[in-house]
Amino acid sequence: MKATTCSDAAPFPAGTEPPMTPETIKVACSNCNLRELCMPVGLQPAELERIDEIVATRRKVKRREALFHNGERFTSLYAIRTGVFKTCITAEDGRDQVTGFQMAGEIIGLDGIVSEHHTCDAVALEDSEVCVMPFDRIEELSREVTALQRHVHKIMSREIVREHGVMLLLGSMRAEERLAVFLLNLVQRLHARGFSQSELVLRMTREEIGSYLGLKLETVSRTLSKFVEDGIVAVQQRHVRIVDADKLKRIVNPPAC
Amino acid sequence: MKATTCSDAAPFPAGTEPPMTPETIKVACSNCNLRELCMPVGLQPAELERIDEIVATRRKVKRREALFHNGERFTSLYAIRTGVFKTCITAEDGRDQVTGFQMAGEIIGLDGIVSEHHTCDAVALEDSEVCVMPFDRIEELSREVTALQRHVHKIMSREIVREHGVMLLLGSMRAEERLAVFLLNLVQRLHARGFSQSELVLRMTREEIGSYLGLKLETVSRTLSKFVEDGIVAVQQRHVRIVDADKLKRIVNPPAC
DNA sequence: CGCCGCATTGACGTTCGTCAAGTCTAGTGG
DNA sequence: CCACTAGACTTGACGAACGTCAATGCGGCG
Repeated sequence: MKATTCSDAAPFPAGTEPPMTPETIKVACSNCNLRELCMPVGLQPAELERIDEIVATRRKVKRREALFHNGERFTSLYAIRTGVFKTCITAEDGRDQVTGFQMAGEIIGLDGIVSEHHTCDAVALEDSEVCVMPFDRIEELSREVTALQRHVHKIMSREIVREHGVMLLLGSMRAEERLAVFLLNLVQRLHARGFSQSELVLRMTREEIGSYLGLKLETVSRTLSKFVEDGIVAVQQRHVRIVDADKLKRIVNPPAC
Repeated sequence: MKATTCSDAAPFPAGTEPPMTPETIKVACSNCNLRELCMPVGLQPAELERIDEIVATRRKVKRREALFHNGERFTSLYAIRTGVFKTCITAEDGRDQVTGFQMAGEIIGLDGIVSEHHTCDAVALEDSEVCVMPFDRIEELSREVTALQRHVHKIMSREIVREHGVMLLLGSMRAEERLAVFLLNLVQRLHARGFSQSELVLRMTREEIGSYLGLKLETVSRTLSKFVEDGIVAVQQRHVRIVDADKLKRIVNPPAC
C-alpha cells in the first residue's frame, strides 16, 4: 500500500481554475478547496467576493528554494497551497533552529510584521505553491470585513499558542516524548487534510527534525529505531507507518498513576 | 547602593491621576507615562482621545494571584502598569513550563484570542496592576484607527518573534548561554524602563527561571555560582549585579574565530 | 524565636551529544 | 540501462552536560 502524502494524489483536486501561465496567476479564494483551512468560515457572499481581492498572485517555490529570507523586506503573508515549508532562524554564531514545518492551508510570514522585515528563512521542502497576500491589502480589507479581522487575529494567536507548546516540548520533554509529539502532530495535521491517520512521508531530513526538536540527528535516528524495535512504528527511509498509535500516545501521556 | 527594580522607586511616578477607589478606576492612556511602551506613537490628538476608550478599568493583582487561568473565558487583553507577571502552561501530566516573564508596558492575554479561552495561567510575581482592555473594543476601534490596527498586529508579531528566540535558546544553547541570555534580556528591558543597566532584582524563584530556560533549579543555582566565581556577576539572593557585562555577552557570542 | 520556603552544594546517574565507521538511496552522467 | 557519487541515514563507543537525590544553609515572617 502506498502511503498518501501531501504531494501525492491530493484528496482535493489540485487546481480549481483552467490552466494559465505559471507565474502571477489571478486566483480566487472563494472557490479554493483549501478555503476552510485558511479563510474564515460563515462569510456573506458579498464578503467572500471581497476576500478574493486579498490574493494578489500565486508563486511557485521549488524544493530547497526560499520563499523569503531573514532580513528581507516584509510585504506579504503567504498561504500555502501545495507543498511543505520549514521556517528557521540563524543565530550569530551560525547555529540554526527550525521554528516550524508548515503545510497546505497554513500561513507563513507573520514574523515579519513587527519590524517590516522577515526574521527567519522560509524554505520549501518540496516543490510548492503559495498564495501571495500583500499585508497592506489584508489590513485594509480587515477594517471593513469584521470576520477577516477576527480571522487574522486568530491566526496570529494560534501561532503563539503553538509556540507555547513547542516551548513545553523543548523545555521539559525527553527525546522519545519529543519525537512522539512530533509524529502525532504531523499525522493529525495530515489527517485534517484528508490523508491517512497512520501513514506519512517525512518531507524533512533527520537533521531538520532534530533542529526543530532540540536534538541531534543521531538521537532522532536512534529514537526512531527504538520505536521500530518496540513495534510502535514502521520506518522505511522517510516513509513512516504508525503501527500502534496507542503506544505512541502513551509515550506522551503515560497512564495516570 | 540599593538596586533599583521594577517595584522600587519607579523613574516615572506611579500614578497620573488623583487617588480613587481601588477597583474599576476609569483611566486614560493619553496621559499615561507608559504610553510609549504599550501604545502606538505618532497618533493624532483625536485618535489619542479615542484610544482612551480602550481601557475599561484597572485591576490590581496581588503577588501569587492569577490575572487569569488556563481554561478561563477570554475577554480582554491586559497591559501591565506596574509589577511583573509570569505566564505558564501545564501539561496533562502536571509538568509546567513558564512561557514568559512580563513587565510594565507589556501586553498579556494574546494566547486566548484563538479559542476564546486562555490557554495559560498569568500569575503576578509581585503586587501588580494592569489595564483591562476588552478585546471586542480593541477590534472595534482598530477598524477605525489604522495606527491601532497596525499596533495590535505588531504586538502579536513581536510575541511570535520573541518565542522564536526562546526556541533557539531551548533547542540549542547550553546552560551558561541560556542564563546569560536571560540576564541580558532582563536587564535590557529594565533599562528601557529607566532602571539600572547593571543591577536587577529577580522577581522569580530559581525554579521559575529554570522552568523558563529548560533547566532544573539546581542547574540555575550552580550556573549562577559559576558566574560569581568567574567575576561576571555578584549575587545576593535575588539581587544581581552585572560586574562584567562584556564577559556575559561573550558567553552568548563567543569572539569570532 | 522558630518555622518554612528558597537556595546552595556535593555525589552520583542518566540522557543525550560527539566522533567515527559504515550502509543505503536517489540522482547524475556516461 | 547501469555505474558512480554525494547526501542522508544508521549504529556503536565514549564522554560531557545536566538531572536526581540528599544534606545543609540562610532569611524572612508570623
